[in-house]
Amino acid sequence: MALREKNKRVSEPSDGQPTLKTIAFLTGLGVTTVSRALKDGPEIGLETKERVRLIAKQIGYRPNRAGVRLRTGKTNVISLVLNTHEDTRGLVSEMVYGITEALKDTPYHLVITPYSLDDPMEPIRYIVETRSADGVIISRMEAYDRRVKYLMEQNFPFATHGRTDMGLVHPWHDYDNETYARCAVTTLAERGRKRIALNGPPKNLFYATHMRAGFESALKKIGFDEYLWESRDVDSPMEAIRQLGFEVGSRSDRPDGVVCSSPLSALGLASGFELAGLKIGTDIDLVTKNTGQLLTWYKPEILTITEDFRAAGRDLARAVLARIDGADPSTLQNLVYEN
Amino acid sequence: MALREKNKRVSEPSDGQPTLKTIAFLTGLGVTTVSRALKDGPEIGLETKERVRLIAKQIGYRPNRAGVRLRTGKTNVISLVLNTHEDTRGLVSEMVYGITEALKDTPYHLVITPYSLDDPMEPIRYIVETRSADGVIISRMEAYDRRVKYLMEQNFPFATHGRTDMGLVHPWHDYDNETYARCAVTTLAERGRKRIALNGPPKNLFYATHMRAGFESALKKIGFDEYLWESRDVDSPMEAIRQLGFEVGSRSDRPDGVVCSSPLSALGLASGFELAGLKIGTDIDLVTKNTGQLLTWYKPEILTITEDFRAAGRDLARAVLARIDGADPSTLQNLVYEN
DNA sequence: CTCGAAATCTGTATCGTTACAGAATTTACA
DNA sequence: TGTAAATTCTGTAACGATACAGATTTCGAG
Repeated sequence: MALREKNKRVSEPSDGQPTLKTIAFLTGLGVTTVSRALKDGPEIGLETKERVRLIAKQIGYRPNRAGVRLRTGKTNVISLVLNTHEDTRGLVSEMVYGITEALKDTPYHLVITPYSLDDPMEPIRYIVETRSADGVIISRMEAYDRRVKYLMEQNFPFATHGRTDMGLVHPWHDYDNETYARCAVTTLAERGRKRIALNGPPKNLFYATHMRAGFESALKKIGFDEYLWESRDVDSPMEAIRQLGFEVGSRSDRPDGVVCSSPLSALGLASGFELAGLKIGTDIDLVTKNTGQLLTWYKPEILTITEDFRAAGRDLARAVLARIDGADPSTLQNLVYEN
Repeated sequence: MALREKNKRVSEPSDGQPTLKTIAFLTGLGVTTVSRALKDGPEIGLETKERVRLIAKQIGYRPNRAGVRLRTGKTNVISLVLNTHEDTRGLVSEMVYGITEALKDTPYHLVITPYSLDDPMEPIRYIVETRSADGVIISRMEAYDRRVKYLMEQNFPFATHGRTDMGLVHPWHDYDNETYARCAVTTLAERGRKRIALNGPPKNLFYATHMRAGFESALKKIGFDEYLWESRDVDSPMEAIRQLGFEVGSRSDRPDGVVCSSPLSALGLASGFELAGLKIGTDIDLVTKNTGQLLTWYKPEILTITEDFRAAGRDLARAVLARIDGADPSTLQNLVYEN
């Protein structure tokens, strides 16, 4: 009772969103006390804490993000850094949804930060320099990736979709492309295919190496030692991939089985093969990663192995959050292969 | 010169990101003056402005978002409110990319705010109450949409992907589904199809009405007055749509032409029709909207009309920004149909 | 009954920015 | 030359939160 009299500085708050001041006024406590009570600080009495929490809930108090951010530097933002040129056909949506799922029931917001392939470092530098996020998620990893080097140097929390070859320990999530390629080859071999080719990812991306390794090891194991390595990659325009399919399909020494690295390239190749008069599933088999059920429904002749981008998003977001909370990065590395 | 001596309050700034204080120290001006100079205020001398701008550029000054936000309430954030359950297969990515394109070279960031279909109002209320964005973009519009009512009442800047039937003037961008359906019917009729059916969007979404209107008017115009209206909508699971295709395709009075409202539903139906022994392009024709070139490559038998989601994103973002700047909402309504 | 430690609370300063009111200087004109 | 007006700059306070250093009360030990 006496407290309320004493507390002269906390005046009647104006309307609008309630602040700490509002609660301080209603409880007769100091603003500092309220702040600490809400974050369960050790110096606050139990009874007081409960009173503050009750009122806070009643009036629907939500901490002002700008206030927190200005004072503490904590943004409560996770940034997903995306290349807006790549034609991902839904992979990105699924990943975004996965991230938002992991961010649900946390104070974190998801910000999309775009970049052009011309300068992948630009958005990273911007985020780190202006501290506009507490952590970032990046993709399209290269064997030697400048972004990773920079983020490590700056000690800025991040997680990568895919790995690098730099020997640096940081959080990542990766699809096991080596196992994928091995299984794909095995599947084709079991169907009697003898001349198996690989349509690899862009060579600058490190997972191209994994996929090739899996491809080669599987070929060796089953006794095939000849194969085609096609230089056209997944990111080429559809027309180019189709053209490739037509050319390769027209050769006398054409492959009778192809391991693809994306649904789109599989589609393009299939289209080209058909143009060359081949029948998918009879003259030639294709295996590809599938992100939805699109291919399954549409062209069951193309064999598919599932890659779950929503789960990847969830995992990446969880990893960044854990890293922000100081978790050991070596525990935040996840290589997945669902089948 | 005398100024630099007089200005005692502005002390040597610490390292880290430069602030107004840094510039004030370097120029010998007051913090207020620097602030106003940078925003080209009327009370600042030309020479001073140029000096401030030069230094600001040299040291790479960037306004602290939290500071601005706390003081002015301006967040420099646009929120895209998304339902994470819908299976959009890339539509969302394209739209996101479009938005980021429009936001490039502005101080705005894009935040993704998810919601579940259980409670579409929840994220809207959150954003408005906490002022966590300067404007929002929403989609999946219904004829009577509570979100629009609320946002209008709160006078909160927003733009909608799709229209409502509430007679309220606000910014929107919509694909002309009426024209689409009309053209689709015409195309089918020109190919000699007589029994034309519509596989409509979910009935609760207002554009289902537009599509049906276009469908009916085109049928009347060309003298057909019988048609099928299938109740299964685009958002049904693929399996259900496929099943529908199988059932409908097996009837003796089956349609010989179908207007679809999404590439996915077209795919499902086509699969079902084929299951029923029909040959697409011969026994039956399908027309659908296409968001990429996926269908074009893959199943040229399905006729497609393009809907550009990236352009929609660009347009919506531009509309919100204009609305934030006080533009007349009646000038920010855009009905598009590219063909 | 006194003293110090523990428990619990408080005010002040600060983060970076801008609104506001006012101060200093220059210019214009009688 | 004197004075009002325009021009150009200034400091202070505030947005909402938290770190920090202190203030007050309670309580046990001597």
